[in-house]
Amino acid sequence: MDLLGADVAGCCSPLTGEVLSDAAAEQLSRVFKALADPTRVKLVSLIAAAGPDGACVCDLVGPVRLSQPTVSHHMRQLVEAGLITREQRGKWAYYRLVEGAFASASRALNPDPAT
Amino acid sequence: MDLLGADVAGCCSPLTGEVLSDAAAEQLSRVFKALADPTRVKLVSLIAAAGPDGACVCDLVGPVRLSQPTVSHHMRQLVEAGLITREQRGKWAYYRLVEGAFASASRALNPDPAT
DNA sequence: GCGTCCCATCGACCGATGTCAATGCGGCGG
DNA sequence: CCGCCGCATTGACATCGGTCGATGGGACGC
Repeated sequence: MDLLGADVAGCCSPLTGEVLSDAAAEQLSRVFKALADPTRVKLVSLIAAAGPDGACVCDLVGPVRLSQPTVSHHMRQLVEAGLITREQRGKWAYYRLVEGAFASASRALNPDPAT
Repeated sequence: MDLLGADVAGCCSPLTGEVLSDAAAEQLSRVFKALADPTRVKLVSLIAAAGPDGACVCDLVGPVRLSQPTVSHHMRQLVEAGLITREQRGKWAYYRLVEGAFASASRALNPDPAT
């Protein structure tokens, strides 16, 4: 679906600097909402650690100590937020990070790291 | 209370790089949860735009189009997440951003912007 | 074709959360 | 001292969100 991916990548409205429009605020909150659960944060961390080949659900269920449907539910949230991508390969589903999305979110929080 | 402020500031575990501990994941998710609501995102933006002198609740109720108790509730969330500070001056309450908290969260999302 | 494996979806449960009206409370002006 | 003003707290309500067991459905091996 990737409802947000493109917009997030193109999102240049930093949290600080000037007042956000309602739409921009909603957009940003969607990304943060996807990261507002410790399980999803850990899932993202696990996927990042899995390297460029991605990680399958079977690699994630163990570490987070939750049922497979629950993990699948969280993955869906992350995909819909545009933070990760899903690729079906054979009977496995591989998930990878969308680097640009994290970079955009990072910039929204701190547009000028040099300061 | 500032339950998180210090920890967030000292938090150096990036989301990417290596697998987060359960505690680190929970810590990070707390910050993101505070920003997981469009109203709070806009409130942060408004406070940032108010400059170093801070903003009082009366300046925020109008723009977000919500009741005063609701705004007060959201401010509490943000303060407890360590993202803003509250200072009572006379009969007004002034809120200011905690720059370090945003910088830390930003770094957690994208530890190496140069790449 | 049949059984197995990996994963998504569904339905249900229940605690967490956003919202408001009503109220409380300290500071300040008259 | 009394009343207004700015803000927090409370109580109630509806909705959202995380979790699970059960089920479905495609891919692979035999």
